[in-house]
Amino acid sequence: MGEDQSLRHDGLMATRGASPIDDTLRIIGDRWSILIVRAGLRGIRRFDDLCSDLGIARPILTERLRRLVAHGVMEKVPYSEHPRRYEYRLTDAGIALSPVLVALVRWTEEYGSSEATGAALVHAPCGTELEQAFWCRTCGTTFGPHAIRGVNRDHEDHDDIGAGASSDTPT
Amino acid sequence: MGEDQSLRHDGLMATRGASPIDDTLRIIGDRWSILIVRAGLRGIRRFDDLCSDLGIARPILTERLRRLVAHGVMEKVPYSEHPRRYEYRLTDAGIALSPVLVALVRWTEEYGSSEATGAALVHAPCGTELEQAFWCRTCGTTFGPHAIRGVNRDHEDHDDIGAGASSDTPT
DNA sequence: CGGGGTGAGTTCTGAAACAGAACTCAGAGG
DNA sequence: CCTCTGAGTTCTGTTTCAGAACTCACCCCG
Repeated sequence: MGEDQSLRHDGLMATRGASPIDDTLRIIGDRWSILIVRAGLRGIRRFDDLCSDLGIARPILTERLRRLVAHGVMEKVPYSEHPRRYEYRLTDAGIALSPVLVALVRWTEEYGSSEATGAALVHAPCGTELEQAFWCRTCGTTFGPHAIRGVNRDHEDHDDIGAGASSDTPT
Repeated sequence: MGEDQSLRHDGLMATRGASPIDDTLRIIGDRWSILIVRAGLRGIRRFDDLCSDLGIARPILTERLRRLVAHGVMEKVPYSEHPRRYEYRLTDAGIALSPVLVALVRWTEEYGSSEATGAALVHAPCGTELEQAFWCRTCGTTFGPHAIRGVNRDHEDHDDIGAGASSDTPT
């Protein structure tokens, strides 16, 4: 079998290998980076605060921050001149990772070992705990994971994910 | 500063440390687990297929699958009796990870280094590429990450995430 | 009935990532 | 001068990762 006769539109979810998110996982696909982003979303910006809040070892934090900065997820800005001190804050790209985080938190709430947690993140205007949903702009509806299908034009491999029970407006 | 005077309701997004999703990240917080789940969503279920599709080393795949099974994300079911063969398929908990994946894919599309990719996953009924949104059941609206606020009753530390530009019905 | 193929692993390597404690270095601040 | 704070580096080990080769059971083929 040809190994790569079908790499034309790589990047598709349905392509063969790890393609599309593999690079992304190289950036944030370790146990710490996402937690650092989460801390950033919570307003923690200084090295030592991150360090003690997360319980991460300092050399690793250094390295992770460097990587996140290099990939445009965070930026290093000085907050004091005379004792030259820097803090790390999320860029727009970093903030845009919040769906990942929210998805993770919500999964943890539902399937995590310990019965986790009350509210995590809320809708700013009204304070309600938020839900996460998929949205179809054509239909104008939200729906759950069972209504998702992967597309794969390489092999005839696309198949439905769930049992077909598509629940609208996620509970 | 007291180190742990405020651990009462841990599990909150806003608590101090890594609490709520830390356990979850211990399960799927490496570079492979999520890709394995993605492969599962695409219908790949056999050891060797996973192995060659992902380009993962076999011992690691063994270990990852064991862990995912142990935590109820996948299950190992025999598909052949006489040459006793097993395949791995996602449980409901595993399927429920798709929001994480979708979030990751969409982030990659927008901020990933290589201009990645057309459609990734589609709304099964109509075939439209899906979007992801936060949903407020009180307001009945969807919104983007800028309208999220973290809550933290420990310190007065809650703060808004974005510049305040809350965009409804995500573009 | 013996060879080859397949599927699902294990057993070696050696390289990289991780964790933790201790150390540097510069600038306050008393 | 001594000490403290913030932001790191350097030094140890321990775990995890990656890759190639190897096992083991069973089936199919001639």
